[in-house]
Amino acid sequence: MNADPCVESIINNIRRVFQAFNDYSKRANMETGLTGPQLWAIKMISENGPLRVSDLASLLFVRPGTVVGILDRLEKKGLVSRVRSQQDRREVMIELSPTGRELVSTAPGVIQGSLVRGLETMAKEDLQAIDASMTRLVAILGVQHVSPLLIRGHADIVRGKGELPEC
Amino acid sequence: MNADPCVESIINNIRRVFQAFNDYSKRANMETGLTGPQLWAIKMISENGPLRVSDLASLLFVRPGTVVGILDRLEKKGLVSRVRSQQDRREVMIELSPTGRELVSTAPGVIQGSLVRGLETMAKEDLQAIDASMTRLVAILGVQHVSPLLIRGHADIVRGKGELPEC
DNA sequence: ACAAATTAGTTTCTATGCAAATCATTCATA
DNA sequence: TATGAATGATTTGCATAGAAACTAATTTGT
Repeated sequence: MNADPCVESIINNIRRVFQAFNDYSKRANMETGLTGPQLWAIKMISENGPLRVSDLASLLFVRPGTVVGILDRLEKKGLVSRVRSQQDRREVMIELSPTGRELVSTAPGVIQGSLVRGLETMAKEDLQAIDASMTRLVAILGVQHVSPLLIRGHADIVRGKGELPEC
Repeated sequence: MNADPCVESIINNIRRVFQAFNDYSKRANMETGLTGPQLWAIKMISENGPLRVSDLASLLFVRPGTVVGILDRLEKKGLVSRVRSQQDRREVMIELSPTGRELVSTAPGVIQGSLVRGLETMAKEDLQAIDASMTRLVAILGVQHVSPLLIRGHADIVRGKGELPEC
């Protein structure tokens, strides 16, 4: 049915990566009581200062509606806080609470997660090969329509890094 | 925070592939009224004859509990049927209904999905490079504990293809 | 043969994730 | 300026996805 066994293999591998990603999200990082998306969100908020909900969604490559749920749970845990913007009362600025900042400063390795630790054991050229292939894959899949790359954010956001840098 | 920009880039790309996968699942294939996992399940059942629930879970790289939900929805649509095995009454054999077989035979391209069609436009060596990188990634992520690769299935199952073939 | 362990499928609970609809606010334009 | 369009966050409904608990059936150990 599939002429090319490579295609079949790639799709199976994508599903496996899915699975592994979920595993990391559940098992490994449940040590902190936080899921993968929750940890990733905290990391992004920590690095990119106060953020609007939609900007955080862009950074996480998900829709705003998805972020709302994640933020609800993080807020219930007391790790982030929502503040209505004064300039534009439609916007909601997200920032880490003192507890959240403490979590980041005391356990940065946990925030990274074992996925990052696993990747960091690899040789530089292997990482580049993988990244190149993933980038190709993303290009084929045509994901460019998502993630407007956060051009105008809040004042504190330091942009210009770009999302597909020199790697 | 992340020493290696490659690691950051790879993880972002993984999230993007996630997103693209979901997009294909929703948009492109909603033409048939079936989601990506549902289409993939039908394809696997179609190719691997009557299957046990846990065997199908292995092929899809998900847990049995997840497959139950997918099967519930496919059964409600009248595309598959569940039959209790006579030999071992714990097992439930899954097979395509006549309607399901008709769907596969009349619209094989739809079953493939636009993801496969996109990949098939690529050059052979590019596919191999991507597949190699994905395989490396899977190895790092250590997904081997999942998917026992369906060693013993039902009588009709033609095994020996393996899951990571000659590609 | 009978109790204990194992296996297979299901159920329940929680967490993403998306689309579409909704609500409030701001912007644009006539 | 007032009305309509656009924007930002949220809500609702549905579909994965995993963990843990549960049920039924089979296998194993004694």
